[in-house]
Amino acid sequence: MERDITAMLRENGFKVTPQRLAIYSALAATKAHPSAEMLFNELQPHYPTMSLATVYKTIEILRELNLVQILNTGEDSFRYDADTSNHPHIRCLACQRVDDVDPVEWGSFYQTVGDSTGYDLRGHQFYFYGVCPACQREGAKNDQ
Amino acid sequence: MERDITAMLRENGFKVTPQRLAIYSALAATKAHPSAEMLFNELQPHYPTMSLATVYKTIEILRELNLVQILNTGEDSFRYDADTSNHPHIRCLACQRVDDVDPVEWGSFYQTVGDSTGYDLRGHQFYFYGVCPACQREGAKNDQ
DNA sequence: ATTGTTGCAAACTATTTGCAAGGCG
DNA sequence: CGCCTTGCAAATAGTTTGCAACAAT
Repeated sequence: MERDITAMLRENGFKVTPQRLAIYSALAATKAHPSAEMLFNELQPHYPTMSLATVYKTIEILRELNLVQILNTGEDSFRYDADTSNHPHIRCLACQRVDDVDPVEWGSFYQTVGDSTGYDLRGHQFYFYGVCPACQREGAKNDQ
Repeated sequence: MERDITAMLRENGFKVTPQRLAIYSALAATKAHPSAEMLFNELQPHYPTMSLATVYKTIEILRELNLVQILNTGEDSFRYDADTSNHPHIRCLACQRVDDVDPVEWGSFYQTVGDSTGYDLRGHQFYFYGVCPACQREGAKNDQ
């Protein structure tokens, strides 16, 4: 699933920097859907000069190149996903982890939404909310 | 669909104030899914002392009483909806309006999501993105 | 009279931006 | 070497909070 980001950057007139490679690699290597701060904290030890501003600037470029999608699960910060396919996500209301949900078979449903609203559809996001298996085990209360 | 908010507030130990009635009435009377600022601007003429802080505080109470749901369509502010049913929403990428989508028939799909993730499901949000009929007519460019 | 509420202003936080120093090509 | 990028710090914007005056019960 990981793309050749070096070529992608060059072809689009962006310079290849260690920070950009590190941020994309971190995103492509995880299914945790990290926030900007989570990425920053993970990369900080190996890239001591890494700044949060660079994380945000890089993510914006990656989004332009369609190498990353931005998730909005209803928290106070965004999550980022190097899997740009249109799959649903689910967030645990107790520990806030964000997981993937297997892609849904749309069939004629998508068509129906376009017809009933008159919109020219360009995309969608599906979010589920619940309590993850681990939090169920420790009888977590349903926060948030 | 509008509930007896006066009784709801009293029964839950909240006082009934003109501001609270006005905010809920405004939400119950529209399908525009207003943001806090939109509500504030609409109510300001009739309630000159209305403050944004009161809008936020009131919405939090209404959410606790399940009289309002909070939408996160990916803009930089939240939208609010007095229709607390679990129906999908769609936002125009050109003019940012947010519309309802007819509720979807889930059938066994919801069950499938619970089974495949192991989550104890509590809710979901579906967001669609596209260009609304009005913006299509004026050949709007697809912003955002 | 008591207790909760309002509304101003200040605080907070995620994100964005300006700009001088530094790195890529 | 020229231009883009970095990273610090400051700015921004939505939302939250502290608190004294005020209103609901």
